[in-house]
Amino acid sequence: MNDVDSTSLRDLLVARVAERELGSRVSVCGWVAKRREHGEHLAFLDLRDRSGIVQAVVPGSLDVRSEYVVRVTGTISARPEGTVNERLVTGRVELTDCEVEVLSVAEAPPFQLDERVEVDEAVRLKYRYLDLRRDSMQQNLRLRARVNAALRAAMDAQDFCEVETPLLWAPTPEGAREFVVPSRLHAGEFYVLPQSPQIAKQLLMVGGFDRYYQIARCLRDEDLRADRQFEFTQLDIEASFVTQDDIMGFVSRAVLDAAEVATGVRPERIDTMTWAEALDLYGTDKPDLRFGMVLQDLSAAFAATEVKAFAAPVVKAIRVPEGASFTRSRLDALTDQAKALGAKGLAWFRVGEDGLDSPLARFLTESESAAISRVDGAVAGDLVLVVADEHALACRVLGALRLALGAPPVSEPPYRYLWVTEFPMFEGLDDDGNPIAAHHPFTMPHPDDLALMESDPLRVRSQAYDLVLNGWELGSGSVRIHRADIQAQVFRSLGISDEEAESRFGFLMGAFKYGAPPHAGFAFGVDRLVAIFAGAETIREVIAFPKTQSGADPMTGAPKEIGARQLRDLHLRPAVKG
RNA sequence: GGACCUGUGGUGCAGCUCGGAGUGCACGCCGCCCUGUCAAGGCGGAGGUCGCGGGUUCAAAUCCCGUCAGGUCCGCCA
Repeated sequence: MNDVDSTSLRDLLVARVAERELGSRVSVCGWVAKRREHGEHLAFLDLRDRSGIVQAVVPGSLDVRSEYVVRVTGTISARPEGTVNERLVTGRVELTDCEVEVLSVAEAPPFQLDERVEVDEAVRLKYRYLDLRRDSMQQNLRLRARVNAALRAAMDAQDFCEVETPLLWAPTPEGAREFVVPSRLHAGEFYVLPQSPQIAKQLLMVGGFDRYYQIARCLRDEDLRADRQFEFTQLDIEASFVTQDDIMGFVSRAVLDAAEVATGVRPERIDTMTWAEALDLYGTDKPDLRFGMVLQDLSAAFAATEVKAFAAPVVKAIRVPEGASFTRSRLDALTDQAKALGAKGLAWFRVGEDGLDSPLARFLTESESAAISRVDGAVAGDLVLVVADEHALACRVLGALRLALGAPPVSEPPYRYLWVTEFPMFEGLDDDGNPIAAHHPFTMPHPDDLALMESDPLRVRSQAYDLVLNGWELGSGSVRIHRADIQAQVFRSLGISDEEAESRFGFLMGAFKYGAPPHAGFAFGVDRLVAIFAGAETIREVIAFPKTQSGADPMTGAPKEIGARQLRDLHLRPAVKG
């Protein structure tokens, strides 16, 4: 017995029973998946462990119920002629002359564990420990473990050093809302849980760890979504004496290795696109490249239009294949959706054999009509949707409609990886007229655009880059500012005073005075990557104990009130619920 | 903060438009029968505040209002 899974109680996992010599007497342990009794002389017991199911034959009645924990000792035997079950890995054999030892009795579970029917997620989460016994959760969490191992191996192979950074950190009021931890020893003062190890890893660069990584838990007190939980896991990396291309190379290696481990196929490439191209062609900074419906620019054709609805800086369109059959109410719903996204309206054109069908069709000139009919190679039976507005708005609205009308489920192959580069440094102006940082304020501007920092900040590109998979943002990174003069210039652009910068980031700026190497980094979400590999539509399917959308845990009841004693220790007074 | 969807024995559904007795289906559960089943089979049985509260009505699972829970999305996530 040299099976790695053998223990004092069991010899092997059930899935390996078929690999052993017939006639061997072995013990296996697990849960009763099913009992089938045939009178007082014969009963079958399907025994489940994490590897699968094996059938045990008992020559008599059997006093066990579903989910009892048992140890079965039996003889590995070939199944009789005609009783082979090809649907089981172990279906050619069975355990005979079994002794069944009950290790633990069990009540009937609140839902069936055989996955023949979908079970409401709230019920699954309340009894997550039972849900975890189900095959899909076993597969998902084991897939996740393999991905983690592949990521570690890839970073180790690239000579990165894993360093753990603190969970109790100082408040840095910027970006995502932080989870706050009251201090017992310092009345009225607080730690926060890190939204990411961002500052810590930059300090590690100053500290001479020129290649750092960590599979790091990050916490953000923001509303939850299918792809967002309060706490999530990132592969966090940072390196010194590197460029953007170096970092993209390190990350690509890790992601491709993980993809190969998870799917069995190494992706051929990761495409690259600038942020401006992404917005222009897909109306988003995280394009889903698995399908077409690319945004077309009709501005030139409508430059001199008489139609008021199209008198705008930009006219853009998408083609919806076979969309001409959409009902009027569906088109109205699309228009409402466009308006909800900020558009003044949505123009639709059914493409027919004899021209366009639309309330607006009769107002168009022949050349305008022709331009719409040609969008994206439109043919009769298609629908063309047109938005005329400011460039960014027109792009974003059509990008959202494109996804709503064409996007497959995120985990549906193929897997299309994409680097998006040259993000803008700033996104719009705040109420005081100061530019708003698109990333954190330590992001290095594009060297070609440094001169624009004062004169035209909104045109400044940054050295920031995102990794996208099937329309989900996997992660982002940037080259960091390591020079005090550039950092001061960025803070000035953002309207952050010297005093403010000192109080928020003083320890980082202080560290940079003592010799900061040029450095850059990246972080990407392991939950999202594994969810896509697992074929799941939400990251909850690859997290052992996730929260609901309202941030609650139906199993533990968290969040909960705490006792008067604990409150006193923490110098807190409970809020009155209202 | 907002929009939309869902809530019916333990589980998954149907019933809701168009109000008329908790009606139905599948799985599970309990009991009995069954010596080759594996989505076992046969017979019998238990199990419900139709999420909760209010309103309309002679009458509400069904219509209306509110509320709670779950989900998807917008805002938010530097």
